Amino acid sequence: MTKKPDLLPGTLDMLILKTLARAPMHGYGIALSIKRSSDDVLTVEEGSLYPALQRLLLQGWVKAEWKKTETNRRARYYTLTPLGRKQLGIELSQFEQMITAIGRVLQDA
Amino acid sequence: MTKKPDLLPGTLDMLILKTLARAPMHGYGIALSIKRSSDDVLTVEEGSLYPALQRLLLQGWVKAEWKKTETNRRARYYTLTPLGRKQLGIELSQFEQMITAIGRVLQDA
DNA sequence: ATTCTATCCATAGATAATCTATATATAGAC
DNA sequence: GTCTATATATAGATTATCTATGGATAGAAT
Repeated sequence: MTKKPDLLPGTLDMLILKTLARAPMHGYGIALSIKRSSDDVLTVEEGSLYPALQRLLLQGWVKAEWKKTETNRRARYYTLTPLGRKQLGIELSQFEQMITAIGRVLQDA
Repeated sequence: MTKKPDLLPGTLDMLILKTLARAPMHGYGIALSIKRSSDDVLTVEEGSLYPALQRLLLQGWVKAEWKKTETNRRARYYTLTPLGRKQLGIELSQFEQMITAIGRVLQDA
């Protein structure tokens, strides 16, 4: 029984960056946003999400600050940096290239 | 410097199965075929290829037999089994679903 | 003859991404 | 006062892929 994957490996950073490109957001919100906008197909597990955010911080692609949510809870808000925006562009174009290439392999007679 | 990946993780089995769905082939031939039909975008390294083929054998998705190539060299030819054909269908539909979902996340205003 | 290139297989070990499981904490609803 | 959803985080396991080897041989080129 091949288990259905939660997401395509290698695409998480891109999805997070893209989500933050729309608006700064806290981790939990990012996960919810991706889940909802993908119609529940993509699920970002906590054990994937937070390490990924640490990676992005380390790379300088996002910055973080603690704030209160609208509902008065403490949360860490992430914002895309200029470098992160650039990186998003790179990842988007690489992804598109990959998908196109895979498409060619799959359709090929 | 983010290194350009050779392929999208999680898609190799699908690519191999699809390649074998067209014709039985030996490992080296599979790698060449994927590389060529993807216009050199996808490269299957030997260290990924042969372990992958072992996995597929173990799952019963392919079977193997030693033969001579047209150029008189010994090679191990892989053939898709009925189970492998079924698996290919599963992976294709999951992949398509994933790509669609990612597309929604990426285009979303 | 011999050296080079392409063909062919395979494994060991490193690296990296993701998942499972767990821990902690609190706001607000019931 | 208990439950649910919100919120962050890490440890450890699992798995996929890559890098780096090692071996073997056919046929072409020198």
